[in-house]
Amino acid sequence: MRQETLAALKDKGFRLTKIRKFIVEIFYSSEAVPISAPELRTRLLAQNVKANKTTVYRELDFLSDQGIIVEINAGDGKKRYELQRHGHHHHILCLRCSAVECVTIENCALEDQLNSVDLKNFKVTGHALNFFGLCEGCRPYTECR
Amino acid sequence: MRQETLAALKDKGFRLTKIRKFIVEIFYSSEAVPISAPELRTRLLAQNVKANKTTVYRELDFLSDQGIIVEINAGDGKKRYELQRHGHHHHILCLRCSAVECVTIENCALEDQLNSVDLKNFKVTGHALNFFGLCEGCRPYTECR
DNA sequence: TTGACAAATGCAACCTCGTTGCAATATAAT
DNA sequence: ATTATATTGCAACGAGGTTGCATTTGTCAA
Repeated sequence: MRQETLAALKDKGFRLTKIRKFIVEIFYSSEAVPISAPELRTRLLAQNVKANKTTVYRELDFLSDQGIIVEINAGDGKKRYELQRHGHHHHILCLRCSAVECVTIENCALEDQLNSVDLKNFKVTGHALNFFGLCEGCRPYTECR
Repeated sequence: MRQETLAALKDKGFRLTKIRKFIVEIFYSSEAVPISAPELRTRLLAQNVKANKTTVYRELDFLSDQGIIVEINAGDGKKRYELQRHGHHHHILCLRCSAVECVTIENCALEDQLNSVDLKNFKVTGHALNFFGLCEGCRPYTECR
């Protein structure tokens, strides 16, 4: 999969730079866990890949434009991204450690009911359903930090 | 209502300062429209009340601690607040002008189904359902700005 | 009415996340 | 190897938000 993605980019005339290849690899190896720009930078550094923050933000924009990743909103203020190929799902945010994971709700009735309806004179074009709670590691704690 | 709220604060030993009284008044007169810290500051200025941004943030924290307002998440990165007495509802965000309003969904099945269930080993304590779209004024436009 | 004490405020400095313009570098086709 | 331009790094900036500390200001009791 990664290879096809990279090959497709090359076909379109874009370059397969070291940073770009690492970033694509990171997204493919982080299936159910969306990644923020700062996190991505940290992950690159962990692999000894130094990338300026500007570059990271631009690469996220680029991969979004190319339809490879999509921006998701997990309910805290931070933008996160995940591979575009995910099916419809939602996200859950740990209120203590800010970990985010993808979750799928069986029989999520919402989708059919709510798209493209009128609410308060708004033309509704989409929605997001986010869950909040405590992840496995943070369950013992009551307080957020 | 505003008067009871203020009296209750005074009873607890807190002071009824000019800024605090104006802020409480603003929240009471902005029923269905959540307010962000910068917006609140602007509204104060519009009434010739100068408040340092630190003060505004601290007052929002204070009123949250006192259970008078609650922080809501409208799906963009910004924290907004609204009076706590609102019943259960959701929020809709205009993708063009960032206006936010409260909306109530009839027969919102979500609540009963989803609170306090286990998802991905998370202890789920809450959720947020946000809608995105174009408000009345922005309907004519397709592009976000 | 006036102190006095603590609550509230302002200020400056700082942080994170994110963006922009421009110069320097590196990919990839020739 | 050369070249065009895609990509990167750097510096500077901006919004939103936080912190420590000194100053001001409600409030209450004398």
